[in-house]
Amino acid sequence: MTNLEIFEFCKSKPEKHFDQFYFFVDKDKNLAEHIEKIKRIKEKLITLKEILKRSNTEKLAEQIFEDLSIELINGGSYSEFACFANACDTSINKVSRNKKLLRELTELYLQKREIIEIVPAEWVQAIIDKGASRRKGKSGEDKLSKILLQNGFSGTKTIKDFIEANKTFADFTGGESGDFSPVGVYKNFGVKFGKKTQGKKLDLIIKKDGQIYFLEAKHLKVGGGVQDKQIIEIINLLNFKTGKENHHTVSFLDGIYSNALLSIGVGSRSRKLKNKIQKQYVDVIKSLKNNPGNFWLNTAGFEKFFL
DNA sequence: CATGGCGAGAAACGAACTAC
DNA sequence: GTAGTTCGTTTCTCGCCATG
Repeated sequence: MTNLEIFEFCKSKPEKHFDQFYFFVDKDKNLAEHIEKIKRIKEKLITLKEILKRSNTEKLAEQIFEDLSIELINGGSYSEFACFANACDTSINKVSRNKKLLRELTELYLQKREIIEIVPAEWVQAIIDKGASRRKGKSGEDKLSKILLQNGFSGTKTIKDFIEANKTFADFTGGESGDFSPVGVYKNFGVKFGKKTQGKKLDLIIKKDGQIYFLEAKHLKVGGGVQDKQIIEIINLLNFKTGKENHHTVSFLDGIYSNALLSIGVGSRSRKLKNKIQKQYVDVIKSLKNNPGNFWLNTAGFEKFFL
């Protein structure tokens, strides 16, 4: 199959809306600890509310701010107070280590918000759930690794094993050492990724039938902001010249934004391309035509191509 | 060898902007 | 004025590396 044919195949097999690989539905294991911590934070804030009204309490106040600071530094981000920091154009991380800023934020908080002592577990879990997207960092790579492992690929850690195996894959690693670090990849395969991206590494190196695929996986639900740059990044990967017949790059995109991009289609020739996603689509097609050795895949395409 | 600190990488949402 | 599009931002998690 050519890269354009597999691209067409991907268009016919969109992503499912619910993809279990990106679910985080279990309750937080440390929920009870979070609740205790939030209670302690609230106690401190309530105390401060009282003593700041009085005079000659500066020493005591200072001590309590110190205690509050320590509580906040070690994971106080699920408290209402931390949420309030976001409302004040900052984050609790930036404020918790700075006495002056912490005091300013606290005074504002006491003035603008009420403090109630109860900490319902469901509320804390809700704040955690709201931030579930931040946990998906490695999910994409894990998903593909799992699919490969379940279908006869071995996972290798060293270049020696990688060379000996027929169907295998390895994770890109960071740092300077390691067979699959940026330096190692350059040494072992003669390709240098991340020249224009401050040494950013890819996700997986897959080997099948003597062909080697350098893959970057992205998971997107919506476009905009950073995501647009992510798309640029994986389109650039399609245009990467590996310099060898059997070396390919693969841009993998899943999540429902993948469907949005694939469903654009090439409209009539006269129609002007108005928005970003249409332009992204056209850029992908153009890049595939110019680089027949490189591939764009979604989940179904990945399975079709590698299994 | 174990532990802690630090930087890189990941995605979602809401506000600002633009075009009609 | 409204609908649609683009831009800007936040913080967690993981792995590397230094330190004890």
